[in-house]
Amino acid sequence: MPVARPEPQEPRVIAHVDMDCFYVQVEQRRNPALRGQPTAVVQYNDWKGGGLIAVSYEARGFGVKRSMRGDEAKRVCPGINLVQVPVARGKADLNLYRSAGSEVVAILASKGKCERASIDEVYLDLTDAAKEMLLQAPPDSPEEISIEAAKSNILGLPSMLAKLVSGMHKPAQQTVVPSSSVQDFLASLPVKKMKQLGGKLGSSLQDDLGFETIGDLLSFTEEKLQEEYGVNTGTWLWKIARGISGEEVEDRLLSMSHGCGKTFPGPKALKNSASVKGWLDQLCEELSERIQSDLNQNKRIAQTLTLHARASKENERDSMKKFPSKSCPLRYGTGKIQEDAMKLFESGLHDFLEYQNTGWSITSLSVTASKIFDIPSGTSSILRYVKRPSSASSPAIPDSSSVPEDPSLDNNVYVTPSNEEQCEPSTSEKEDGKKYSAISAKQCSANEAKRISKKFPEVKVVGDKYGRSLESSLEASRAEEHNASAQIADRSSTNCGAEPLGSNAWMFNVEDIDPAVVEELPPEIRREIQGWIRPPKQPNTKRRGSTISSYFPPARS
DNA sequence: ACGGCTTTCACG
DNA sequence: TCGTGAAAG
Repeated sequence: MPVARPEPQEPRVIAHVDMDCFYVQVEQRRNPALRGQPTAVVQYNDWKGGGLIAVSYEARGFGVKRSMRGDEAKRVCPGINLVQVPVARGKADLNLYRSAGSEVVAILASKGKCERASIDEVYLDLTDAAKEMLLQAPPDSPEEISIEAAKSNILGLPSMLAKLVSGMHKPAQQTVVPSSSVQDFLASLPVKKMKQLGGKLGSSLQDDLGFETIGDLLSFTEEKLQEEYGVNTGTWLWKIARGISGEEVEDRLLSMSHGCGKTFPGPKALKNSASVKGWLDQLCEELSERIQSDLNQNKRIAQTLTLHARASKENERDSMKKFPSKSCPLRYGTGKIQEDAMKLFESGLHDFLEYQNTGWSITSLSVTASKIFDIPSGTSSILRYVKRPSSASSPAIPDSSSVPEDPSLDNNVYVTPSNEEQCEPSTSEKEDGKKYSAISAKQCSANEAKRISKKFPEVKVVGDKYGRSLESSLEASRAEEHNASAQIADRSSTNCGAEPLGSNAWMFNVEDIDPAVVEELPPEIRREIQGWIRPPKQPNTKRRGSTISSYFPPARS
C-alpha cells in the first residue's frame, strides 16, 4: 500500500518519459523496413501465434491490442509484422530491450537527476535545469512564454502526476502540467487512473466508499481516510487528493535486482525434480550472466538469491496453498547459483507439500538476485581468504582489478591468507585441485571495519564507497556524527545502544566457507569469521548458521 | 492453457 | 530479516 513521504520544501519540475511501444521501436531500429508499418512484438509463437507485448500505433489503428495473441492480431490486421522476442536457453531473452533502454537513460541522465523506473520509463528531475534556463534566458515577455507553451500540450503539475499525463498525448508528444491546473485535473480524474490506485485499493475506494474521481476524496477528512486504510495510506490518500506528493526522483540508473523466470502453463507444467532442475539450470545461467556483467560493468555485487515458484498439487485443483519463496546468500558462479537454487526449490517444495505424499506440478519458476551494492571503484575490490589450489597457478595475491569469470572459481571475491600454511587444509583437495571458500562483499560500518582490520592484519579493508581510505572514512563519519549529535534527540531510537553506523566502509562477509576449511583456521580467526556472517549482536531467535547449508533445512526422507 | 516477464514497494 | 502481496508496464 502506498505511503506518504515528507515533501520537499521547494517546488519541483519533474518529467516522466515513457517510450512509445518501446519494443517495437527497438525492432524498427534493427530493421528499418518495419518503420511506419503495422508491427507488433510477440514472445513465443507456438501457441496461438505467441503473446503480443508491444504494438505499433499503425497496428493499433487496426484494433490490435497488447494481450492479443499473434493469431488474433493477424485476424484483425492481416498485414501486421510480427517480430519475435529473441529466445535463449528456452526462454524469452529481453536483453536487447534492456540495453536499448539503457541507451536512452544514458542520454537523459545528462539532463538532470534521473531514475530508471522500468525498461522503457524514466523520471527526470528538471528543477535545476529549469532554474538554469530561466537564469540564462529569462523570457522578456508573456507572449514569448505563450509561444513556447504552444509547442506543448499544457496541463502542468508537480511530480507524481507526471506519470499520469505523459500518456495523454501519444505518441511522440509531451504534456506540461502547471501546478495551477492540478486541482482541476484531479477533480475529474477517475479514481483508478491514479497511479497506485489501479488495483484493489482503487476498487475499494470506488466500491466501498463510492468515490468516482480523485476530487471526491476531498470530502473525507484525513482521520476518516486513516480509519479506513490505516495511518500511512490514509495520509497518502488525503495528500494526493490535494495534489501533494513527497515522492522524489531517485538518482538511480540501474535496476535494484535482476530476475528471470518462465511459466509452464497447463500441459507444460513440470512434474518431477529432473525437469525442474533442467529449467532452473537454464534460468540460473541467464541470471549468472546478468549479475556477472553487472559486476564487471558497474562494479555491483548482489547478495541475495531468491527462488519463486507457482505450484499445485495433484487432485487438488484449487488449493489456496502457495509455494513459498525461499532465499539464501548469493554465491557467484553459475554452478553455485544452480546448486543453491535447486536447494531452495527442494526446501520450498518440502514446505509446500507439508508431509503429504502427493504428486505436484510447477507452473512457474523464477530466480532473482537482489540486495545489490556498489563496490568502491579504484580500490582493490576485496582480498582473498583461505585455500589456494595446491596445484594450480593462481596468484597468491589476487589481481583484484579483474573479476574471475571462470565458474570454477566460484566467487568474484576472495580473501587470501597472509600465511598460506596456516590455512592450508589437511583434508584432501577436490579432483580439480581447487577448493575455495565462497565470500561476498558486504557493507559494514567503518568502525567495525577498523576493529577487525586491527585484529587481523591478514584481512584488509578496502575503503568506502567514495573510494576513501578507512582513515578518511572514519574521519568523515566522526564529522557526521558530530553534526548529527545535535539532531539526534529528535530521531527515533531505532539504533539505540548500537555502535554508530559510521559511513559505509567495506568489509568482507564470509558467506559460505567450507566447514573443513573453517576447521583449519586459527580459532580466533574462526570465531571472527563466524561473527561476520551475521552481525554479532542479533539476539534473534532463529539465526541462521554459518554455512550456506544452514539455509537449506534437510529434506524429508 | 494461464498473458509472460519483470521490477519495486510496503507490511508483518 | 524473510516471506508475502500489491501494483505497475
